[in-house]
Amino acid sequence: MTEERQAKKREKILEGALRAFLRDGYAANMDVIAAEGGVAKQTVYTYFKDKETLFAALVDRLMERFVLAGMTAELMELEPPAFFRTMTQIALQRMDDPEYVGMIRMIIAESGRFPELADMYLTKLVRPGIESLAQYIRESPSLNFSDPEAVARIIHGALVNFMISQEILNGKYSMPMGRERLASSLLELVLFAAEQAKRAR
Amino acid sequence: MTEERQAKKREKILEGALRAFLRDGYAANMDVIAAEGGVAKQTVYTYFKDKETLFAALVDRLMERFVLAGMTAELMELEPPAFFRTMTQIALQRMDDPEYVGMIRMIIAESGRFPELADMYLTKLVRPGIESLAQYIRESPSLNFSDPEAVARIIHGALVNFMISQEILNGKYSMPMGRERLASSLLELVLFAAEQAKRAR
DNA sequence: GTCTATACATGGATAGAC
DNA sequence: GTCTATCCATGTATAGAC
Repeated sequence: MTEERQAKKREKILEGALRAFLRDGYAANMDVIAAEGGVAKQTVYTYFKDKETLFAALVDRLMERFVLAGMTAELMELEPPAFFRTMTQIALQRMDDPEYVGMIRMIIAESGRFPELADMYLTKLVRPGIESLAQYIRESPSLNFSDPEAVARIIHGALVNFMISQEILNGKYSMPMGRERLASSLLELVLFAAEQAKRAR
Repeated sequence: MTEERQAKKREKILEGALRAFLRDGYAANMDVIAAEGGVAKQTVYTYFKDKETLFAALVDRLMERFVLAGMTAELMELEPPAFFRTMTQIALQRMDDPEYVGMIRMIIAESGRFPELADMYLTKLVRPGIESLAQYIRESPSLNFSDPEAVARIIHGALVNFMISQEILNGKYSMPMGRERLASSLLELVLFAAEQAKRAR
């Protein structure tokens, strides 16, 4: 079997694992995982040592997919109103991706069994995002906050928790709120506060 | 056996279940749960139909414990600076309670298997908190935001996600930040923005 | 009503044929 | 290298003794 073909098989297994783990969490059945991928169970074990390895590999790969999808250079060039509107919109769009939402749920759910995945999530996805945001705030003359990193965490936290409440906990049914409302208020909060911080100097 | 004694037994079982579920999540073993509670496994099944029932009863009881610990009437009487400082401090103190943190983790982790628990969490704990906060904002002449409920969600989300990042995902080791910093910036953000909103009228 | 012992299903992992 | 068939540990739930 060629290496290319091996990679294809590995891919099929991961696709099956993705569906099964997203649906059932780590409790997903290995027979089901193999079936979802259209391969024999033994094939799964040829490519992955055990269930833990497969799960970690899958979540790892999921994270890679979302690493670069964030702050681009051109985004950092925008003026504050456009910057925050765009940044917020990008962050909130992730709510529509069941694989992104499911990944977050699995990382939180299995943070006890797989602390290294929680760590990777923070290190590879959260920290760079917060640091870019903090850097933007720091370098914007009009955003005169005393602690840019703390402000960045507040903004990031508000967005992430909105996703968790609405999508993971099904708040979109029991306590719905349009994204525009959250986005608008976040913008109002940040820009108004910045304006006042400037005056207070 | 008296009813009082029955309640005691039930309590012992729930205490064992609490320790086991907090440590191992829903994957916790029923033998271990019984052992942790110092009772025979059969006794567990005398009081609870099955594992699902026990888990739901436990999380339900955990939620009850935290329902009233929030907005008090006297808190609502405070002026904005003192109000937000106190409210934030109360919210952040929950991070020190492993049972609160573990409850949140379990609710998110099992939101697929137990959607009714996620719903109860939102309905009994989150919504009342957000509504009190929104009401306070709405009724404070100096807090002139265009959408109080959205602002309340932002504040709440920032606080909850700070707990998730620091405690559940172990960010207190990999990307630590003192609570005072988050609290101070949140205060700065809200009060400055409110001041500016007033000017903008 | 509680405990010991056990039944029975599930599911992770592997042996052996091809 | 892949598939079928199977092993065996684990774990939920219960039967039966006291």
